[in-house]
Amino acid sequence: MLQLTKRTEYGLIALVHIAERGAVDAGAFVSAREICDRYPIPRRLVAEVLKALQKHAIVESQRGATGGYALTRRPEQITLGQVVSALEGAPPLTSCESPIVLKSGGCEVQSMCPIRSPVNRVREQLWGLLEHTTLRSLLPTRSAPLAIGAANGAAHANAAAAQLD
Amino acid sequence: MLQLTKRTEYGLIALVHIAERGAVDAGAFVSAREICDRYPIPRRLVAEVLKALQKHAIVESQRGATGGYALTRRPEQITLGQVVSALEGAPPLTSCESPIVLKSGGCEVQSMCPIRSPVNRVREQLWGLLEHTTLRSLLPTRSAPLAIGAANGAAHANAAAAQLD
DNA sequence: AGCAAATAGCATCAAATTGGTGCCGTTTGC
DNA sequence: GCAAACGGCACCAATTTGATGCTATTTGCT
Repeated sequence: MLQLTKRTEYGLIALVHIAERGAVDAGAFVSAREICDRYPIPRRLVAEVLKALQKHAIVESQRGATGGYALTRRPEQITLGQVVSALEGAPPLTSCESPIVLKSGGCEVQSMCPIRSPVNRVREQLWGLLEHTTLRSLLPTRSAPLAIGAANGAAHANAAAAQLD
Repeated sequence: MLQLTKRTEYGLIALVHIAERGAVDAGAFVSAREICDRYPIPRRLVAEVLKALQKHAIVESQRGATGGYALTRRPEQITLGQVVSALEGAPPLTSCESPIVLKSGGCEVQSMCPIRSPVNRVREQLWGLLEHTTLRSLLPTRSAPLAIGAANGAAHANAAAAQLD
């Protein structure tokens, strides 16, 4: 289904929460417990998601009693694409590009597949939209407008957003 | 996963094929057999997909010996959104909007969910991209450029494409 | 009339993905 | 040294998805 997984949802909730806490308490580490205390999310899941985000250098973690998670960079430098990629893997959108198919000799339809390259362009468009939508634009307050205009237009929108800091 | 299903892929392959055949042979009905003879797609699947497309009035079918399928309207009037919607159902992207959750009282996180409305905007952006990408732009020859610029810009791109015929 | 081709509708099944959970080890502040 | 919190691993249940079989009905052609 063309749908974000719960993992991604939870990840976004966590990231937004961490970003908000970080805005007031710079340098503070937010614990997974704090997040799942505030939102009805299984603690185990939050931990799993945050672990994945940490491995992809989107958040950094601090162990120990006062430990927790913090963003490795500013919200405007974290894109939805990075988050989705970390939590769901690269988005092959069409199975032509999926690792499984590729390692088994590639898509058999490939040579004559009439939709391969066009759908790939669609995939890149969709992906571009995610890549150019930043975590900052998901924050409730002082939120930047969404990267409207997708792939092409987003280049400017994003560049502009990046210059905000 | 943020990925089109095989059903959708098969559907697009079939639609592109039918569109191409229709371009030369106006009014001809393309059989499912012809499609799965040309592409390594299980015949049963093609039939199932085409049946779904027929129920959503994207293709019309003709039974009997020389029967088959034909587009109900021109390629530039068939959008990726319509195809995906017919084959995968409406795209809730976030579970907040899924029918299951809604009928069971709605998303519990809803009232305090920090990502609900922003992610919904993203969902609409993604969906808008699909809605404004036509089957014509997937055709290999005389292909119109993809609806670049998504939601906002696509309004013009699509209007322009519609005027092609 | 009868045969062959093709869609329509049904149900079923196996595999993959996903959401969710438990347990235990390690680190760190108090 | 104790409690809090992350890190890692394996596991399970539910849903979705890909795929298949069988039969009935329609229609063109001989």
